Parts: sequence; C-alpha cells; structure tokens
Amino acid sequence: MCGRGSNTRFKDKKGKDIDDGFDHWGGYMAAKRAKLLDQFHSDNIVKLSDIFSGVRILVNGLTHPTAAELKNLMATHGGEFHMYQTSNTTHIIASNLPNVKIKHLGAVPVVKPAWITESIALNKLLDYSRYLLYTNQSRLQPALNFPVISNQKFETASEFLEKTKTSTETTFSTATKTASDPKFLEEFYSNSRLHLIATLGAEFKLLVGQLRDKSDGKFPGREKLIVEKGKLPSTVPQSIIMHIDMDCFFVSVGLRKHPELKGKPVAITHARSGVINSNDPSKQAARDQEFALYQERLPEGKTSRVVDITQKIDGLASMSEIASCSYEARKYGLKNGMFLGQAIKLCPELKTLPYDFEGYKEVSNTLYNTVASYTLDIEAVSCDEMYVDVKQILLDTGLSVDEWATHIRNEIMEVTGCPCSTGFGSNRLQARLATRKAKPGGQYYLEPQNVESYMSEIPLADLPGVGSATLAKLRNLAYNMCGELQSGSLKSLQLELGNKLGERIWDQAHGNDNKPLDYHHERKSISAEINYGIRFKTKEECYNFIQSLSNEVSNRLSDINMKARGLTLKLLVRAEGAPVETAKFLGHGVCDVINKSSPNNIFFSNADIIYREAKAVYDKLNVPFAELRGVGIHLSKLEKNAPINNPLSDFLKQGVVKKVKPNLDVEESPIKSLESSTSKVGASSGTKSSSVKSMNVKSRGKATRGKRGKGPGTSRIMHTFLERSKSDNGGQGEEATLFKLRSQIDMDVLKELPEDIRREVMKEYRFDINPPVDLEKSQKPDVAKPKNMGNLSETSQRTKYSPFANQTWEQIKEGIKIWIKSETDPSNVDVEMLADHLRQLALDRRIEILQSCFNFLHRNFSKLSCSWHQAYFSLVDAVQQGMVARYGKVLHLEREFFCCHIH
DNA sequence: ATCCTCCCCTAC
DNA sequence: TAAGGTAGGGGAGGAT
Repeated sequence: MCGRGSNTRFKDKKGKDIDDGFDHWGGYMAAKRAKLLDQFHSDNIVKLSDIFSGVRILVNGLTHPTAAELKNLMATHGGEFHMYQTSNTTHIIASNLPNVKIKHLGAVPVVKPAWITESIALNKLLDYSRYLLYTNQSRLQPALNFPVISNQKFETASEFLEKTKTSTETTFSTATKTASDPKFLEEFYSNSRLHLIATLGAEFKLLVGQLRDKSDGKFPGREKLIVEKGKLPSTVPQSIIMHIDMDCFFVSVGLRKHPELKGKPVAITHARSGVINSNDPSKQAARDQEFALYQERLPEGKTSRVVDITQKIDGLASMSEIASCSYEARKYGLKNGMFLGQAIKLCPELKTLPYDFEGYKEVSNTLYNTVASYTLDIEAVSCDEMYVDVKQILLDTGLSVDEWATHIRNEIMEVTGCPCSTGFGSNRLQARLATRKAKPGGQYYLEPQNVESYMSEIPLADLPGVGSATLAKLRNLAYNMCGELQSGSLKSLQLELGNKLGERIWDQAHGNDNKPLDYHHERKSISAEINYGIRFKTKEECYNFIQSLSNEVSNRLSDINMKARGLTLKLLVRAEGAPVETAKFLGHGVCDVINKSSPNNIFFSNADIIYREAKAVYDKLNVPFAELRGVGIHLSKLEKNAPINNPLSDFLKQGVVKKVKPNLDVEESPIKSLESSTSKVGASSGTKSSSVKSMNVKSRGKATRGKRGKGPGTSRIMHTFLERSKSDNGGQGEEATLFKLRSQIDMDVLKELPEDIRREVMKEYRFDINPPVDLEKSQKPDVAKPKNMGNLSETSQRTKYSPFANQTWEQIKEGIKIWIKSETDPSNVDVEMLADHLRQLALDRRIEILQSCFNFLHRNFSKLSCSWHQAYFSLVDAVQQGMVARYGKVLHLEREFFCCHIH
C-alpha cells in the first residue's frame, strides 16, 4: 500500500488523456503564462546573440546549467524560457527525466542542456537531434532503462567544454533523491519507520473491526486452551483488561536474524556508523547555528530531543535516528529517536542493525492473529501494542490472570520469535502501567486493592498523555509524582492544563480511567505529509509534489471508501535565520509551520479536485517554493461513501427489498409514492414548520441563514438509499422498512432482522447504534429548533455527526432526492430529458442535484454564495445554456438525502 | 452559546 | 549523509 505511484493522474480508465485540473481554468492559466513571459521579456537583459530565435524551452528536472542559468542564457541569446509547457514550447531541456514525466511530453523533443551551452560556445544553433535525451521518445519504457544517447561522438563542440559535467550531474541527481523526483514519495515511504508505524497501526485497527464483523463467535485458541488445561470455568467478578506490548519491537525482530547480538546493546537505524564521511569544515558552524536557533525557539521548560546541551553533536556525528534500541543499550542512556552520533558517544560498542520492514509486518500480523484466536475484544493501539478485554477468556478457561499471561506470552514468543510484556488491571490505564513494571519480558497484574499505593509511586511523566510540554507545566506546579496529585487540587490543575487534560490527569493519578476499549474505530481524518527531502528548485517540481500528495490522500480515502469535506494544506517553511542546508541531511531544519484550510462544503475524493484545492491554497499563501521544507495535505470531515450496489444486492438476495425500477423513470417519480404513502408533506407550503420552510424554493435567498442551515449535520451532503417497492401497502412495505433501517430510526426493525443482515447494516452505519432521532418527537409539527446538541453528548461524539442527527422525520422526507450516479462515459445521455426532469423536480420543490454536476458547479463557482436550491438552479441554467453539455449515463437510481449549504 | 480555524500536544 | 508520519484530543480566539 505504500508503493502507489503518482502517475495515475494523466490517464483515465480508458487510457486517454484527461484534464489535469486546469481545463476550466484555461483562461487563468493562459493569463498566468502570459504574465510569466512578460516578466521574462521585460527583464533588463543584454542581448549577446540571436542564435535561439524561435526556440522556446521548458526546463524539466535538475539540469546543469541550472534552470535559472538556462533562463539567462536563453534571454541573452534570443530564445524564450517557459515556466510551463505550452503548445508552442519547442524543446524540453532535461538531464535526466523519469518515466512518469515522459508520458506528458508528447511530441516535444527532450534535449540535454549541452545543446544550449555548446550552441552558445560555437555561436550557432546546433542540431538538437544529437542531444536528444532518449532515442525513442514515443514509446513508453521502464523508468530505469532509458537508453541514453552517448555523447562520445560529439565532434568539435564537445571539445570546447568538459564533457564530464553533464554526466556527473546525471549521476548526482539520481543518487540524491529529493521530493523533486517523481519517485520520491514511494521511495521515502518504503524507508520511513514513522510512516510504517502509522499505517500499520491504522491497518490493525481496521483489521480488528473486520474480524469482528465476520466472526462466527468461535475462538479456536480459547477452545483448545479449555481442553488442554482441563479447568472448570471460574468466576471473575471484575473486568480484566490486558495490555500487550512487544519489547523494543524493531530490535527484537532484527535479533531473530542476528541471534549473536542478543544481550548486547543494539539499535535500529538507517546509518551504519556514528560518523558521516564529510570533510566539510563549515558543517560544524552550520550545525551550531541551527541548533542555537532551535534552542532559542523552544518553548520555555520544554526539553528537546534534538538539542541536548549535554550531548552536543559535532559536525561529523551522524544524525540518523535510532528507531529502537535494546534494553542493554538503554542502560547507557540511549533512547528511541536519539541520533546515532549521540548514541555512539554514550555507548561506543553499540551494534546497529538495518530496518526489516517486512519482518515488522510479519510479526505484527502473527501477533494479532494469535490474540484473535482467543478473543476479538481487542483495541489495536499500534503494530506492536493492544488492549484486550480478557474477562471472558478467564471465565471460560478457568485460568488465573498469571496463568493466562504466561500462556499467551509463551505462545507469542513461540510464533513470532519475539518477546513481549503484558500488564493487567481493571481498566486500560492500570493495565498499561502494569506493563511498564512488567517490562522487559515479564507480566504483572495490578490488583484493585493495590492501585492506590501503586499509583502514588508513579512519576507523572509516565502517565499516557503526559509529554514534555505537559510535564513542564506540572513541574511548574511542583508536581512530580502521581501521589502528589492525589491530595492536590483539581481546579489548579485544570487552570494550568485546560479542563479536559487537567481532569484526565487528575483521574489517572488516582488510577481511574473510564474510557472503554474501542473495538470499532472509525476514521475521522486522513493525511499525507512529508517533511523530509523537500528542496524544490522550480515551482513545477513543487506543484508536481503537491499533486503526488493529492493522489496519495485520494487513494487512501477511496481505500476506506470515504469522502471528505475539509482540506488543510500544511507547510513547513525554513525559519528566518535558519541555514539553507540543514544539519540533518535533507532534513527540514528549524521551520515555521503554516496550516491553511480551504473552505469547502461539498464532498470530494477525487485526486484532481484535491490537487486543485491544495494548489489554490498554496498559491494563496505565497510561500516561495525554495523555502519549503515540508508539505502535507490533511483531509477532514469524512463520511462514508453511499453504499452503491453490493450491500443493496445483498439485501435483494435476502429478499429484504424488492428491486423494481432499475432505471430512472421521469414520469413516475418514485419519490411521490413514498411521500404520499408515509406522511402528509403536501404541496401546500404555508403550514409547514419553519425547518421545512427554509427548503422552500419561494424563500430562497433569505432563508439561507435560517436555523436549518446551521446545525453540524446540515451543511453537508447526506445520503441514504432505498429501492422502490412496487407493493403499495401504505408505506410499510419493504421500501419503508429499508428506509427506516438505513436511517437507523427504528431500532426495533433492526433487531428483527436476521443476524447477518443486521451486521451488514451496522457496518455501514455504525455511528447510529445510539439512534439520535426520536421518531415520535420529530413527527410533531413544530420542530422549529434543531435538537439541542448538548442533549446528545452522552452518546458518542460520532453520533453528533451522524447524517441523521438533528434531522426530523419531516426533514428527512423533504430531503429525499434522486441521485444519479454518473460514469465517465457521457455519450448516451439525453440532455433534454435530464433538463426536463430537473425542471419537473424543481416544480415539485424537491432537492435535486447530480453528483457529477455538483462537481461542475463547484469547479466553476467555487465561491458560490447561495443555498442548495440556488445551486440547483444554477445547475439547471447551466444545462440550458449548454455549459454542461452532457451528464453521465444514468446507472443507478438512488435516493439521497441532500442538504447542503455552499459558502 | 456554538461554530470553525489554526494551532499545540501526544502516541506509536 | 537519510528516509523528521499520522491520527486524534483539545484549547484559544474569532465569527456568527
């Protein structure tokens, strides 16, 4: 999953070139190009010759001379230099061009920069064909095997110049991988431990959920244990939580292949030695400068892992980070995250091992599968750590906590070859702190009667959630141990730390933690962020990288079948006074962080849209690309995609619903039958509740700020779907059943369903397990005010954002609409018919929008300031004026709740 | 009051 | 050389 290339954007499914996000901005881009050309021409230049008259170059990638120098050369010798490729770009200048870019070059020749320098040297335009970078440009070839034309046969011209320059430049640029390289993201991810940790953690959270969904309730491991131990079921009154944590995970995995290093101080790093081979004496000064600045900017009281005054890093010390170190190494003061150079100073005999990413994945999988054979009451914390509710296991097997702990630890050791530690307690905090005592390679049960005394000896620094900043604040209050807090004042703690954190730490100091294990995690955000190797030399490289990130987050989004509504661009910008070249090789150095979100009220998941938004934010921020040291795209306000076909067909198979109308039928709107059959939302508008009124077409323009438009659930597209049932039995037939089911309004209906179907439904709409909408209440005519969110706070935070929270039955019905899903092939759509249909629905005052056209609206009126119905009419207008020439083919008939406020 | 945005903090 | 990611909780302060 890490290996996704960034080259998917240029082709659609059929392999034809599609727009790169600028189609609709053509005018803007043209203007921008003109402006750049203009600046170029107005520069104060001294013409030396006209040999490049008519030549218009675009520089792509790293070249020698640099792009800036080439720009000057072109200016002084009568050519043009383009920042973007245009239709009249005549040559692309590159020294080394990876495959992914080639696709986009088309017929324009890719020529080595020597063509320019040598032409200038001879003062005449040489034939560029001798300087072509690739022999066969039209054919796509494997990235690494481009036959490069040798320049050995160059005659006179090459003798004027040192040939070596271009070739060294080429090798240099392949050796130094910065984010300018299209392959960078992939390469970086495959070497990043932090990326691995993050993605593996998310995967296991997902895995536990999936295993629970498809579990048959049988646990072979547990059953075998019952037989083997032959004990009677016991009674365990209180809840028992187990915390499992692998001992210095990466090291343990590494030691499987290097048993000779067991018992020795060992660390996992990329670097092989504690010193770097550099003979650059200026390095020390640059490092000192950077560290001083870092120290200066460090918040008061906070300690830094990077600048440890007692462990000053000299100019040659390796700044490769230690991902994990053995307990033997920790005795020397080594810590995870420390630089290798520092570590070697503390422990000269330290052995280093390389990463073994495949090994980590394998061991993690084995670990989870092992535990899962006993229970699925697992909260995955990370690839090497989890909480498990073991009460049922202990009950069933009759084992004591200690016996169970020994058993599971032995088994994990056996199947993974790696040791782990386990802690037990009556809540997750106690279990976790027990693990701390158990480590390494042990087990400990913190029994309820010992909690208070045990806790009093725990340093506050050991509490989960207390890091260096919080610790500094606690020290300010003269608190160091949990015991000191047990008698202290909660108020003063909250004043210093904030309400939530203050209370949590207060609770924790007493050994309390009422947060239940989370077995089913639902993602709230997705992001991809790179703060390493960012050194852009052209704006294009920067844009390309933003595009790679866009592809990445888009892919991750669709992997979990979600869409997003919020986008934030995060930039790390070299701080004023920070050296341009960082102490750590290609690191980010001391930076200012900029977060900027783009206002957005429609959902998206498409990479092109993400790119366009992110790029727009970047352009607006006006940060010079050369100063960037980190770039990230964060997507938030996620929602599951509407279930399209599969779950529905499952329901059909089960006979829960009947499928009747496979295609859109304008004349006989399925909405009508539902409306008329279920409730009395007639055509008269005067008697409606205010909430309904705001959806009335007549009130558009002034109702957009009405109460209805403000709840958290309202400014978003929401959905449900159902198939129309032919049976007309007063709305209580299959369709009504399914609709209620999907809305999670009637939990009784849910309960009556067969187990497997219920599970499907729960999977799709897990957030509605606590139904937020009271059907009885919402049927009352006066629902002027949305439900008070405060009343929902007892249920989970998620519930608050449920699509159906805050919606009354009336509103839901009013909001039902048809969503026509479009496909990329628009050829056989009858525009007239659709326009008619839209008009018809408009007359009925129903909400209607085409998903694909909504994207169109968003593209073209990105700053729309109107309500949903205005957007709707804009769409109709657009159809009538031919602005939207074609819609997608109508594939599915679905009803979707839609209530959107576009800013 | 209640939201949203832009941070900071923490954990692995 | 080196691979400084990612997700969630929450607070300050402005907008409404």
